[in-house]
Parts: sequence; structure tokens; C-alpha cells
Amino acid sequence: MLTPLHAWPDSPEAAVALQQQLRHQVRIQPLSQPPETIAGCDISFNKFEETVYAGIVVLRLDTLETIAEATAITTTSFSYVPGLLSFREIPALLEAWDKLTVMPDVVVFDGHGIAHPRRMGIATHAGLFLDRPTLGCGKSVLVGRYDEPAPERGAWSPMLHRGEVIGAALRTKNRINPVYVSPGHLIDLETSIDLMLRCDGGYRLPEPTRRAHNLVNAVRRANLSDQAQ
DNA sequence: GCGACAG
DNA sequence: ATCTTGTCGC
Repeated sequence: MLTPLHAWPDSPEAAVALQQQLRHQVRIQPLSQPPETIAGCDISFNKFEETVYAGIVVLRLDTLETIAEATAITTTSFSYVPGLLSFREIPALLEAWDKLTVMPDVVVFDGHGIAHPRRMGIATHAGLFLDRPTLGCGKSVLVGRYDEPAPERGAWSPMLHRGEVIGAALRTKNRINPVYVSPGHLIDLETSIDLMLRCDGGYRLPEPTRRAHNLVNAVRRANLSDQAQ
């Protein structure tokens, strides 16, 4: 089990205070080594239920083939609050992480990294726990403004918040809405964008994220049919 | 004060 | 996030 970075807050107020403390530990910098593997992670749940299904999928960056997977089923009491997503999802993801037999060089999260009001999105927060390069790739914006990037795949424009560049609106498919990429920890924006473009499987979302999403939904639905019998 | 608000 | 069929457009 990973050494806990900190105790888990029991209230939104305590969580915000913790984010203010943790933000000083974040390091946005180039990768120290060329990555060969990348993992995607996601959680799924049935509305109104506290059970959460977490999953992580590791792929080779050059071929995008899946080389490892891990899942975990737990419960959460921390409900979703914009800006505090990590407190709801990280516990379950860390349980899945402990079951992983292959350590990925980079981890992509479904959400944001520093593109967050306190620069502490789920990718950044988790990066501090894992002490490994992480980045966020979200489907919508939490904070920040940007100019629409050109319509061609690969085009991107910076996301700005309080005078800082916090991420990029990146076009992963021609004429399709961009995804929002931001570094989490131990990586920089340029590398994050490059990695997302290399994870192209022909869809709007990067392959690591898509596979993790499919994995957790498969586990959740399998559990539903089990209970029905 | 009003609106916005990752998954 | 999840619940869901067809449908408009490239």
C-alpha cells in the first residue's frame, strides 16, 4: 500500500484548506526520461449509490497495445463537488493502483491537472500521491478561458486563468470539440499535449482514457447482472 | 449580488 | 457521472 500523503479530510472546507497546502509541492517540469508506457484511469458508479468501480489500463506508447489492467471496487461518502473531485475518486484509484503489476511512466486522468482554481485538479493531487508524472485530459472546462483552436487535429490554444497558462484546448480530431489538457505533476504542458496526440485511436478521447472507461463500465455492469441473480 | 461549476 | 433512440452531418 502506498504511504498516505495526508489524512483524508471529512469536509469540503478541510479539503480546500488541504489543497492550498499541497499546491506548493507541485512540480511542473519536463519528463526526466522518455516515456515508454502510459496509463489511463477512470471510475464509474450507479447514480445515487456509494459504490465506485475504479480501473487503470497501461498501454505501450508506441503500439498502444494494452499490457496491464487493474480494478477495485470500494465505497465513497465524499460526494462530487466541483473543485474537489480528487477527494471522491482518488481513494478508489489508489486501491486499483496497488494491484497493478506494471508501473506506467505517465498516468492520464479523466479531469484536470493544474487547470483548477487552486491548481490542484485530480491529476495533480494524484501525482503527489504516486510521485510519478501525471496529466489531466478533461472533456469540459472547470476554470480558464481560451480562444477556439483551429479545426484541424493537433491544433491547440492555451487556457488562461489569473494571468497564467494552465493548460490547452487541444483538437484531437478534425472538426470535433477539443479536449482540455493540463499537466498534473512532474511533467510540462508541451509534453502533455504531445503524449495525448500520440495516444490517438481515432476518437476524441485518448486511448488510455477510453480503455479505462470501458473497463470500469464493464465491471460495473457485470456487478449489476450478478446482483439481479 | 449573479452566474459558472472536472466527473 | 448515469439513464437512453434516433438522428443530423461529414
